[in-house]
Amino acid sequence: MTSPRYQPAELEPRWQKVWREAHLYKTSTNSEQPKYYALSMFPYPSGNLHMGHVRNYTITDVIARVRRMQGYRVLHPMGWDAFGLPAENAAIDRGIHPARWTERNIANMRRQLQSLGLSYDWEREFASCHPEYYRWTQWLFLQMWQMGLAYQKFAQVNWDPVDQTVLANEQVDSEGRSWRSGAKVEQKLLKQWFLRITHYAEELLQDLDTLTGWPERVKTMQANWIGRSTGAYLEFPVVGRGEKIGVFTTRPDTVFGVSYLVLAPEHPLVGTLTALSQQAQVQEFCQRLAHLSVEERTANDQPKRGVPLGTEAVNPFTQQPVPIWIADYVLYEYGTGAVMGVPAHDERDFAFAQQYHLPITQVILPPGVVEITPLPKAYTEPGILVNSGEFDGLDSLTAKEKITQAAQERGWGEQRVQYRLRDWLISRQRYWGVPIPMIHCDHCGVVPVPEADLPVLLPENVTLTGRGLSPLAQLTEWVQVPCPQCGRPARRETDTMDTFIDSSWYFLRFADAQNSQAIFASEKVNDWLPVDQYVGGIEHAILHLLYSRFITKVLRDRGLINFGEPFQRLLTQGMVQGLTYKTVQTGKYLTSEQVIYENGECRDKETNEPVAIFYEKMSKSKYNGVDPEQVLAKYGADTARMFILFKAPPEKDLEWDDADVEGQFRFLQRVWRLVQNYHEHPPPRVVESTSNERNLRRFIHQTIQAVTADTTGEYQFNTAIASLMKLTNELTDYQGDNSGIFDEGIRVLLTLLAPFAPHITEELWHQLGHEDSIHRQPWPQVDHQALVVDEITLVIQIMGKTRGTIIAPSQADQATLEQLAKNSDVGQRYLQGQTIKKVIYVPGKLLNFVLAS
RNA sequence: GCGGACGUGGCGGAAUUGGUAGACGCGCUGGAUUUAGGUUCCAGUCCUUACGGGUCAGAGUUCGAGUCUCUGCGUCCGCACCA
Repeated sequence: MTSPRYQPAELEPRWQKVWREAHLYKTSTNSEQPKYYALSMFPYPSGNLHMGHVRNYTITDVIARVRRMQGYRVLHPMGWDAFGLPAENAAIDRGIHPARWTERNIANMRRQLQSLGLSYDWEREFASCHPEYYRWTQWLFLQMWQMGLAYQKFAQVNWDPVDQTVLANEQVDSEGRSWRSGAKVEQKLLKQWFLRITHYAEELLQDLDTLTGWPERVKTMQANWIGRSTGAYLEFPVVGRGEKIGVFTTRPDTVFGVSYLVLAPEHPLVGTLTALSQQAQVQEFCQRLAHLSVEERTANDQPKRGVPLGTEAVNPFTQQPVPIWIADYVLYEYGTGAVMGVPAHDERDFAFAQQYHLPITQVILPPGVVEITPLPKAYTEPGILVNSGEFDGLDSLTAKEKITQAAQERGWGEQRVQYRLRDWLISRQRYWGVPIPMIHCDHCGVVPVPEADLPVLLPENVTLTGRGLSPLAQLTEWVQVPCPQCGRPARRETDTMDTFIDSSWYFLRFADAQNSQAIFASEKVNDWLPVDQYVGGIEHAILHLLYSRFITKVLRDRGLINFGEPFQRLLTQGMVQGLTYKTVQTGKYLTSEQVIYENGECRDKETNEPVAIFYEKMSKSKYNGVDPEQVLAKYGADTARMFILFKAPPEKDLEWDDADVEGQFRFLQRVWRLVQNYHEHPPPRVVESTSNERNLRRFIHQTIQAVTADTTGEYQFNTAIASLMKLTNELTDYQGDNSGIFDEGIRVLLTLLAPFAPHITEELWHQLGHEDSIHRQPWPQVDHQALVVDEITLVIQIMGKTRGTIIAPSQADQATLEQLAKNSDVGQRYLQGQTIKKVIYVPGKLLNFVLAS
C-alpha cells in the first residue's frame, strides 16, 4: 500500500473551497462565549500582496485561530483602505479610472489572501472608497463640525509639489520630505480644513499610560510627538504703543535675563511693529526666508539670522526696554510665535546674541558658584537666581513658581502648558478621496451638507491630469449647488479628505459592517471593541495610531461608544528583509543574476566592481523582493506561514532565506510521514502503562503548556513551532508499546499545529477518519497529573559552579538529596576533605555547596 | 544634542525571569541508501588534547549573573532651533 505524497498545491485549494462553502470562519454571535477581536491593519489595495502583508496577516490569523479553538467568539475581518493617490496616478499614467483600477486590485489581492488560508469572515469585508462606507466618513466629519472640532483656517501648510497636494505635519519626515512622494515639501499659505486634535492633546498623552499592551517605543514616540511642556505665558508691552507681545517660556526663572524679544517672521505683529527705517530690511529678510524649504530654514547647524524691527518692548519685571527682532529660528507654529531672548541661559539665544552683539545678562548661577564670570556658552541647567530683584537667592524650581505667580497677580501673564502637537490638516486637493461634505454660500457662509443628503458622491466622469486645480474644482456642474440654508446658488467644497480619516474608524465598522442606517449600532461596537489584538507595521506608530485614538475619543464624547482607547494590545511586526546586492563604490542595486562570486568575493558581472551583500527591507527598487505567489506555488501556504513564524519572533526583522523555507517544508513532510506511518502500521494496543509511556505523555503535555503560553501570552511563535518540532521528533523516535498515548500524541500534535499550518493538519485529520474540521476542535488542555515526574535531574554546584548532575527521586527531602550528592561521583571528587560552610537548595533544581576557603 | 531598544556559536535565534548557556532550525562535517545529483536516514558540530574557559569590554551585588547595578564601546530606531 503506497501512501499519498504531501502535495500542498492539490490539497490547499481543495480545503479552502470546503471551508468557504461551509462558512467555517463566519463570526460567531453566541453571546455565551467570551469575545476576541483580532485585527490586522487593513491594506491599501496596491494590486499585489507583498511579504510584509503575508507576515502581518499570518500572525493575526494564528492568534485568531488559537482563540477560536479556545472557545472564544472571534472577530477576524478584512477590508480595504481603498482611497489614495496611487489609484489617481495610475489613472493619469495609464488612463484607467481610479475606481476600476482599485476594484481590480482588490479582486486580485482578495484571491491572494484566500490562497494563504487566512480565517477571515469575508461577509464583513468593505472598502473605504465605496459610498456605503464613505457616507459615514462624511457623517463623522459633520459630527466633528457640530462639535467644533472641524474648522477652516489660513495656514502655512506643507505643499507637496510632486503629488500636488498639501500634507499633514505627520506626513512630512524629519528631512522635510513627503512620506509618499519623497519630494521636498514647500510652504504655502492656503485656506484649509483642520481637525482639532490638539483639544485632546492632554488625554492622548495621559492615556498612553493605560496602554499596557503597547510596545514602549510606540508610546514614547507618541509622547514625544505630543510634546508637552509646562511653563509660563508672559506679556511684554511695546514701548509707546498699545500692543503687547506674548511669549511662551519654560524658563520663567530667567526672565530678568531677557535682553531682546524675537518674533517669527510670519508673526502678524511684524507689519505693525516695524519702524519706518527698518521696513526695507525686514521685507527683504522675510522674502528671502519664504523661498527657503523647511529643511534649509530649520537646519540646526545654520547660523541664526535676524533683523531688528527698530521698536522696543518693556520687560515688566525689570521695567527695562529691550529691542524687538525677527529671526529665522523662531517658529510661528509653536507657542505664541514669539520668544524672549535670554542669551545667558539658552543655547540658541546665546548664539544669536553673539552674532548680533546683544547683551548677555547672567541671572542663574550654577550651584556652588558665587561669582559671575563671563560665560563661554549658555548655562542651561537649573541654579540659583542673581540679578533678579526680589527673587535673588531662590533656586530655579522655586523661582519658576514664584515668578509665574507674580506675573499672574500683576496681570503680566499666567502659567501655561504648551504642546508640540498641531491640529490635523485634512484637506487634499486630489480626486480619489472622500469629498468634504460642506457648501460655501456667499450669504450663509460655510454650510454643512444636510445628513439626509449624504453621501456626497464622488463624481465618476472626471479628467485627471495631475496638474492645476483640484480635480473636483474643475467640474462646474458638480460644484454648483443651491445653498441648503437659503437656496441661493452656492459652491461645493472641492477638497477631499486625507485618507487617514478613512482608516481612523474602520475598526469600529467591522463590528457592524453592513449597517445602512447608521455608522454602526453602538451596542455592537461596545460589545466587540476595543480590539483585543492589533497587528501592523511600526511605520504607523504616530500617524494612523494617533489619529485612531483621537477619533475614538471624539466618538466617545459624542456618546456613540463607551470606551476611549481602540486598541488594547498592539503588536508591531518587524520588516521582511531580502538579500540585497549593492556595488560598493557606485551604490547601485543589482539582482542576484547580475553578480558573480570569485575567490569568495562578490562582484558585478558587468563592471567587475566589488558588491556588498546584506539584508534590507524588501522593495522593488532594490531587486531584493520575494513574490509571495511564487513561494506559494512552490511550497504552499502552510510552508510559507511556518517559515515566517519560525524564522524570527514577530517584533523582530525577518531575513528571508530560501534554505530556511526548505527546512519548514521538510518539517511538514516529516509530520506527513509520521501520520502516514502511524495509520498504516498501527502499534499493538497494550493496556498497562509503562515508564516509556508516562515519559511520552509528559512530553505531550509539556508541549501543550509551551505552545499555549507562546500563542496567548507573549507571542513567541518561533518557540511554539520549536516545541512542535520537538514533539514530532519525539513521536517519530518513539518505540511504541502502547497505542493510547501515541494516539493522543498525534491528535495533540495536529491540533496544536492547526493554527499555524491549517491545510496539512486538516488533510491529515480527515485521513485519520475524523468527519468534523480540525479547526473546530477544542484547544488541548494540560493534564497536570501528566506533568508529574518521579525522578528529577538535580544540578550539583560547588561554590556556584556547575560540576555535575545526579538523578534523584522527586519526593526526596533536602537531607536525602545532600547525602546522595555527597556520595555521587561529583561529590566524591569535589567534597572530599572539604568543610561545607553552607548548602543552598533550590527545590527540584539544584544543590550548591559553599565551602570554607 | 535628546529619547528609546539592543549586543549570546558560522547564521536565524532559545534559556520556566537570578539556578546545567547555546533549545529548535539553517549551514557545515562524516557515514548509510542512490548509477549520479537531489531526497531520505544515522552520527557530530561554542572554544580547548585535557585541566578548564566562554553570553561586546571592564567593575560591582550574590552561594550563584546572559539575566540585576554602574562605567565604557558598538549597532539600530524615533525626535530634533518646540523656546
